[in-house]
Amino acid sequence: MGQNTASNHTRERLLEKAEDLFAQRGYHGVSVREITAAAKCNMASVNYHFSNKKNLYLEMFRTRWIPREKRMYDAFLASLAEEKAPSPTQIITALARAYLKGPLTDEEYRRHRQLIVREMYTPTEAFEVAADQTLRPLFETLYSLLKPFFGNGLEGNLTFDIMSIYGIVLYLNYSRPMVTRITGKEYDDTFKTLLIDHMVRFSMNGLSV
Amino acid sequence: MGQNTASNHTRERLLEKAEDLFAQRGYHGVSVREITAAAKCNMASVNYHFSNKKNLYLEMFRTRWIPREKRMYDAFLASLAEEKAPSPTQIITALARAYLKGPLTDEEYRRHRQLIVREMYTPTEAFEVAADQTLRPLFETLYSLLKPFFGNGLEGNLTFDIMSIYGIVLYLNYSRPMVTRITGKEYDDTFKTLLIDHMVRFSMNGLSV
DNA sequence: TTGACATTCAAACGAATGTTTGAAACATAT
DNA sequence: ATATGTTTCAAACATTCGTTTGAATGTCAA
Repeated sequence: MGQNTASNHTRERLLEKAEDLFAQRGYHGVSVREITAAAKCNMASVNYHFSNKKNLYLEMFRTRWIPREKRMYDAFLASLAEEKAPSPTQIITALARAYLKGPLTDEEYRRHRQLIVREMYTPTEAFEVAADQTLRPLFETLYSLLKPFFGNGLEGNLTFDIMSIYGIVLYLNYSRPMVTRITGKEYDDTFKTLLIDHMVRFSMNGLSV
Repeated sequence: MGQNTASNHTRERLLEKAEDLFAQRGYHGVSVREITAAAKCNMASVNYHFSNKKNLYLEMFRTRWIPREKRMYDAFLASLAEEKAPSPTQIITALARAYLKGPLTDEEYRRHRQLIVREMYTPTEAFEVAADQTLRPLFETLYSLLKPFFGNGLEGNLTFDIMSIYGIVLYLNYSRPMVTRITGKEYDDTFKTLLIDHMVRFSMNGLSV
């Protein structure tokens, strides 16, 4: 019933194109006609496979965004497991590697962050799922990892520090149009590498250790 | 022709409500009917005063967002003029005061940052105006102010530093839903003050001076 | 091949969108 | 008071939206 063995290609194409378009222009900025046109299938396919547009969006978040975020989280843990007692520098570096230079393509990273930032600004049901299943666990892991390096009475700062670090990661995204317009330079690979190095340094120096 | 002496109240109410709604849910997320209902006027008023919806959005950006950003920029310059040779700490503090504790209400700050972040993610004509008239001048001012404190060969970092600092200011906004969901705490005044202090410290430590 | 089910499709549906219309209400100067 | 120009309004406009329909096509076991 629904997705059988073969030829659920349409369903997958819909999820793929929906993610791309939703990330670029948001839920209200994209029509079902656009999505189905991009997926080269009939308009009714959305309602057949996902019953409605809203559920297509949620299903995309559940089956694509969440697993991808978990992959990065696992990559972060794996990278960290190589050290017995990781220092704050090693922790931040592992985080930056996993979330900026991890197993995804640049295009996937861009989509991934655009989707969650949109959710942060206008939260829907998807944000609750994302926060509970991926964001909170990551924050709690970082908190317990970094807490030993904080003196008493500084734990309060740690929450802000972690959130700001995550904020800088997200910031890599919306810096793109600003970079080209403010500095006049192009947002190329060299620029991106510099930006990542900067992020690690900026985060490390910002910690209240 | 258009706005005469008295009773352009409708026009102002439209701009006011349009800004509020556009900031909350974005251009496509708000209908003309909603805006005119909030402004307690007829639907045709939008087309009478602004010819169409898109132009209402642009006019709101031109007549409300840009002047407000310029007010903050002027407050920053005025606060800085009190010092003869401001240190990096004084520069960042002046920036934080002007852009976080300046002449606007909390509600105005929220709207203001939401609008520009939306533009950064899905730029329209409004972003070009904002970047050219306000963002770039601010960046250039910060750059020339901070440059003397940077050693040779570090000027490249300075661009990233400034952009990250501005990013943290913007981050105050989308941290709100995350704060309440990740930490469980409320986003009250105490929390906001802590967040601002953190931002100054975080930015200062992050500079490559 | 037949029959039962899954999937795709063109077409149409009702509701919502931005916009236009033309008359009514208001303002102001002569 | 009248005339002129401005602003508001209810109603309708054309278009687009998400969704539904019912027939056509594809799939595959019996």
